[in-house]
Amino acid sequence: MINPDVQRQLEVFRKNSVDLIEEGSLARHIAKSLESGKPMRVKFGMDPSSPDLHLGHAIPLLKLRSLQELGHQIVLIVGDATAMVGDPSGRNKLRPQLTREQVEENLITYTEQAGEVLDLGATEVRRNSEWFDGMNFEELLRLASRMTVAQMIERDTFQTRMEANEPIGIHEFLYPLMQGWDSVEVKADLEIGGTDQLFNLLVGRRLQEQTKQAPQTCLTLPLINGLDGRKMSKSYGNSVGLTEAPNDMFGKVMSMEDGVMESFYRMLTPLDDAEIVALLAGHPREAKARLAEEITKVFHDGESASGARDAFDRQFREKKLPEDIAECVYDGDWAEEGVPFFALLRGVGLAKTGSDARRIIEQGGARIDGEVIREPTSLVRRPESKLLLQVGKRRFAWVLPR
RNA sequence: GGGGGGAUUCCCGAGUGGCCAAAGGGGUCAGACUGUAAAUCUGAUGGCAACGCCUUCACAGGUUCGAAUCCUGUUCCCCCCA
Repeated sequence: MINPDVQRQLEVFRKNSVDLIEEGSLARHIAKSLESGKPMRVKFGMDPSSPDLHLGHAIPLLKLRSLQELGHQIVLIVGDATAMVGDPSGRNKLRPQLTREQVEENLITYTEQAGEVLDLGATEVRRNSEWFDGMNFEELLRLASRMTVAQMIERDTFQTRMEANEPIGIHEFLYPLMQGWDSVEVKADLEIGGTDQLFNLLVGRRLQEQTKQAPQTCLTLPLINGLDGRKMSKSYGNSVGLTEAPNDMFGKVMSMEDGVMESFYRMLTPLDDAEIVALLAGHPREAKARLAEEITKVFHDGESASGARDAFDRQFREKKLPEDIAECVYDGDWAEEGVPFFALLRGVGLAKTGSDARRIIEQGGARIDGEVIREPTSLVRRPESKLLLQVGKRRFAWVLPR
């Protein structure tokens, strides 16, 4: 007969999970933890290889938060040593190796961003350089001998790359071993990761067994797709950053493809199944606006979420001016007869280059005080008080005379 | 150690002496449309006070009236054999 408290916790662990290896041992872990009052040690590794976290990263973080709320001990591993190797998971290319300095920079912003979701005060944050920096060559060899090449190249990412004649660095074989070794060092009871992490998580299990520890439970969570339905990645430009301002977060969610909504609803909002189904059955625009609001609420608060919604409606449905238009000055000289429009656009940063400015203007994308101007070289005189420049639908600037 | 293939613009990838600022796709930007920063469609996408000029096809030289393309050297990568 299973203890109802265990059952209840198990539900929290299981929600949205893809792989759970394996459930029986997890139940025993939970029961033991409840009995002894000792929290489980839940490990999650972050690889500070890029400085920004996005909504995809938020999924495991939200899971960690709910486990934290159950009283378990979150052990956040900052992979400052592993980052210098580069995780081959889900990659068909050699990752660039980072330097210490780059890693150090990323690390700070990283933990800050994780703190948006997790209670860092109750979290054990460890860097894995703590144990890897002190490892000598003999120990490294011993670690490397814990797996075979056959086991390693079994991985689909390595297979794919070999077939595509893409390079694989020897050091990349070390990555799973290092991540696994982290589990040994922190005596993890459970490790969480995206589905692309399953291999690495299982290596941790293997290493723990080899070193006579109880093997960790491995829990994987779905990788969320980006706004366009492809894998979410900053380099695809389809991600939403965790720390983006409410208006941007709302707007970006509004720009997602309809088909992606459901997974976002399930992974990132607290709404229950019935409610999600009902919303998705309704008007798609309404469903998306609600989703955008819910997500903004999770990472900011209710007030800024509804504020973002109002601002969005005002700007894009009613086509009114947004409330917070940046003010700027033209840093060149206002000649007596005025400056060419394209030079002004570039000067205030609404276009990257003069050519860019000309293109925008020629295509009818630029307005002065609401009026489309199509001639790049038409002269604009220094304004008396201020001038409203607009590029496209959502870039505005007030130009002050200085 | 030997043999073969490769490096092109933000990314992927065509281009093997002039028709090349360089096909196509992705991304991005703009326009039309509306349910919206969606989808779809259209256009643009090296720089420059601009019907012209300047810079770019790994790097450095060379051949040629003319080089992304040919030659020499250098760096990096992939494959096969040992």
